[in-house]
Amino acid sequence: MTIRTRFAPSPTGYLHIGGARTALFSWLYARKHGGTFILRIEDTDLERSTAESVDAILQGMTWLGLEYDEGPFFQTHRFPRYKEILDRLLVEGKAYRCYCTKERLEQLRAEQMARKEKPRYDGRCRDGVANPPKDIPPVIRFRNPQEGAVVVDDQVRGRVVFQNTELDDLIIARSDSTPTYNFTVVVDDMDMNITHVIRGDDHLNNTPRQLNMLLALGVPPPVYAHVPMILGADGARLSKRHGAVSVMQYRDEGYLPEALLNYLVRLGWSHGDQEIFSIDEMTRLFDIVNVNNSASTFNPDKLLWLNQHYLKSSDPAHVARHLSHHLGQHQIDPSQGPPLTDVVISQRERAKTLAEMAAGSVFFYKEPDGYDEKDANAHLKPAIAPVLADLHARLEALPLWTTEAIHEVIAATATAHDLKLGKIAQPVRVALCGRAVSPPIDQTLFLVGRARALQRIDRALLYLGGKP
RNA sequence: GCUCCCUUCGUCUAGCGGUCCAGGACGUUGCCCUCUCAAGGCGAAAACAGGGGUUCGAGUCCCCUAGGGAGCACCA
Repeated sequence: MTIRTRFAPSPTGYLHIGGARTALFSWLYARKHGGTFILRIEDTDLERSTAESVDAILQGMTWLGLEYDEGPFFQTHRFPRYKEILDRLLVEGKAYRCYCTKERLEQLRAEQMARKEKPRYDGRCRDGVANPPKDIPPVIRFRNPQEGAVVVDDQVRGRVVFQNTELDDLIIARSDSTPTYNFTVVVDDMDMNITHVIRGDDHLNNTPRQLNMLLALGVPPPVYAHVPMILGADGARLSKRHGAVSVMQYRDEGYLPEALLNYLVRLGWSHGDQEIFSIDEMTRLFDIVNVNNSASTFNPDKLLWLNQHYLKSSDPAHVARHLSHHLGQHQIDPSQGPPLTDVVISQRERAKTLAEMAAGSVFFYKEPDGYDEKDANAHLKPAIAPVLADLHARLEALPLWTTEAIHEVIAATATAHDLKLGKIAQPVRVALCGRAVSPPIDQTLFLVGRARALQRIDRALLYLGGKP
């Protein structure tokens, strides 16, 4: 049997962290077993589904590299098929038409709540309606068994038993004849031969209903695995309130997809004490049985740490490609300056995100607009002018513009003026970068380039000359 | 309210009856290194929700309580 898993988001928003992890687990499980990963768009809610959301989800999947083997399938394209099954269920007496009005249903619910009962349909139309009202378009309800129990042998939860008396006859087709979620899921999982349903914990309560429908349809159920939810820092379910929840927002903030993936895979799943997993490793090592069963809280700091880890350890050329995009955000053309891979190497251990790296690298390509006031006051004092002038001359005279040669020149200048290295590096930094933070000063000078460096030192001298 | 699920350091987790006075990671913190910022190295503080059982022995099994989450839609 070949494994077939699916990710089935509803297009009512972007791809968020929770959905991305569910997709990752399903993808990983299929990949690990050489199976098939299917993308299905559950868009039966015509009111809330949008084409923009579909695009956003697809874009998120692509950025993460979670490529699907089949799909995307759209449920709205499968209405004839659902109709077919609906009719079959009706004919077989496994479903029935219900003429109860929304008003009556609401009232029923209110009464049950008042009596502290679980709100549910009372089955008024279950045994047939003598005179079906012509003016009320009926909904179709599934005739759920009234006795016995449904057993869910969940791969992460273990055995969960639901009494059928707790379930009611759910609506499987609305009065406008469109099918509803619990029903379309069942038909699709059946038609698409899904073998493993890996989905959020919030669906555990839907599972017995789906199992009953599968039973009525006479097909063997898939294996279920309900993964725990991801909570926000306040313990509540992750939502827009918690900041960056859209996967694409992480791209914009300068995260590498492999870092996000690594972070997500460790949320709820573990392999001993290992923290770092390449895509290959996670597909090889992942297993649903190692998924734990308690909800986890999203921890931005750890994601940041992982991101820097990948920034530091990935191929600089790979990081450079991503950095290029972020430099573009600063109207920088990376071809007009030092090679991007060199910039990456000099900056990667002092940036946690690509956005940060880009912001800290602008000076390589563009003269700073001005000096940071605090840094200039601290380091660009008149007394340093002669030192800068001397350094300028020595750098200009340097036969070879290399990091090593530059380093020696700075050291020699410092010695000549009886200064510690830092006393000269900081002013030069401010002159070159506009502020007192940059990679090692010799590297910084080297990467900025001789012409630009001398020009910026001149400007600093001018600035100092203007000071009393 | 009812039903279902969950509960180890602040956070992510290891632990699958003895090897646990509970291990790793992020974060916090001390020291070292150092031209800035970092990165790095070596340390430190920090948890089995509470209560009953079962057992020679429980973080590990069972029950109860408390807390948290989810579901109970003509949403998915």
